[in-house]
Amino acid sequence: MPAALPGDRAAAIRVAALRLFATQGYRATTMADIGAAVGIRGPSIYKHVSGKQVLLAEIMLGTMDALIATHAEAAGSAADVRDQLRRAVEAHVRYHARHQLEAFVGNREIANLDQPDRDRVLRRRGTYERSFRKLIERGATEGVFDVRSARLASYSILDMGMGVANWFHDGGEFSVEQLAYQYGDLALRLVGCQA
Amino acid sequence: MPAALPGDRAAAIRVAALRLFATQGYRATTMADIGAAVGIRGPSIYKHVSGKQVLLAEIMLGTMDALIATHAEAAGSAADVRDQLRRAVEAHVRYHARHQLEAFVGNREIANLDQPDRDRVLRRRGTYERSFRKLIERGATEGVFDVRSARLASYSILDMGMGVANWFHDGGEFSVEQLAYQYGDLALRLVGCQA
DNA sequence: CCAGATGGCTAATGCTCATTAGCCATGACA
DNA sequence: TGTCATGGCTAATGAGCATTAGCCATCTGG
Repeated sequence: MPAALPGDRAAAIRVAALRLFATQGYRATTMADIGAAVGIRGPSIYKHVSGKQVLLAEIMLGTMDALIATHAEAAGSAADVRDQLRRAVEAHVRYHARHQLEAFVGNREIANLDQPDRDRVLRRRGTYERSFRKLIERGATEGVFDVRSARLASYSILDMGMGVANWFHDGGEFSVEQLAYQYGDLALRLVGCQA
Repeated sequence: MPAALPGDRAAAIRVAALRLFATQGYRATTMADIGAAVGIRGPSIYKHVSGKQVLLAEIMLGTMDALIATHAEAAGSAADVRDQLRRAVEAHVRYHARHQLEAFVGNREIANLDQPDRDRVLRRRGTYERSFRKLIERGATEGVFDVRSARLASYSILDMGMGVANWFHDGGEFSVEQLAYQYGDLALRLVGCQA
């Protein structure tokens, strides 16, 4: 077999693992399954990746880092708190529509992630949620939003957006951008912001 | 050992299985784990229950039936579409706060449910979502709601409520009833209904 | 042309488990 | 009191599976 691009196989393995973890679940996916998806046998995977658990850890940590990064960028790209919330929601929805599998696995397999990575992921998740809540609290303080509980509002907005990962598919009724925009609207309604 | 109440052990097994499936996942839970939780050995479970898979199937089918039943009752208890939606959302949230474990397992373990039960659960889920969507569409037709997409609104409302199962715990900031009421408000905001 | 690295492979190894078989004590009831 | 059902138990059974060991072909760089 030729060498091909270095890292090529390793990347293919990661992609296959993601797809299989998402469709079958982490524990139901065998190393042989992942190997078959890239045309090799199970044990050969160890020439590229150190084990099944690190495949999961990479997915879950990477997902949280990506979410936090896009949030920071989105919220930093506007001054008005309404725009900040809208852009943050759009980024959240875009991520869940474009990276459905990562989001799916990230939400479902926490119990299968060994420590200390599990706590790492949970901490990042908390950080992410709080950053939305702060935004909502600031909007409320400024009198732009009207919420009874910023925490409930932030949970609601996050959960709505995460749900997108469960049903979205390309070629459906809405494009990713249309979806992001509409969820931005819904979020602003939720926080009582008269558009 | 005395006979105790008939069905007592069987019920305890179901409860333990639910808790363990929720906290560890279906595949990570062994029959020995379930047995230990009720004070017997793994193989003894088979004197009461026919296998691990039926424990899962009962949870998942029962959850969907309960949701559909409470929805029908809630939506049938009012004439005005605003009240119908509010009550349906309240019932949805109440269920997810009071039956967190069922909801958690129901959402996470679909891939581990064997056919034909998996399709049965998915069909009921579709039925449940459509009943919310119809409500929203009717409200929109009557001019009471103002939504760009009834489907997005129904997904959003359902996902918000399902999220409650992930974080709610008794003795927290809100009681189940307070939560149900507030989510009712949020849902009405989402569908553009001026309270 | 050779030496080593790379990345396959098959064959262990050493678990973990659901489920079944077969045994036994107890309690109910004739 | 004897018989039978109930519901425990331990010991298989049989499968699945992550990971490791050890082998070999091919490519690369000298």
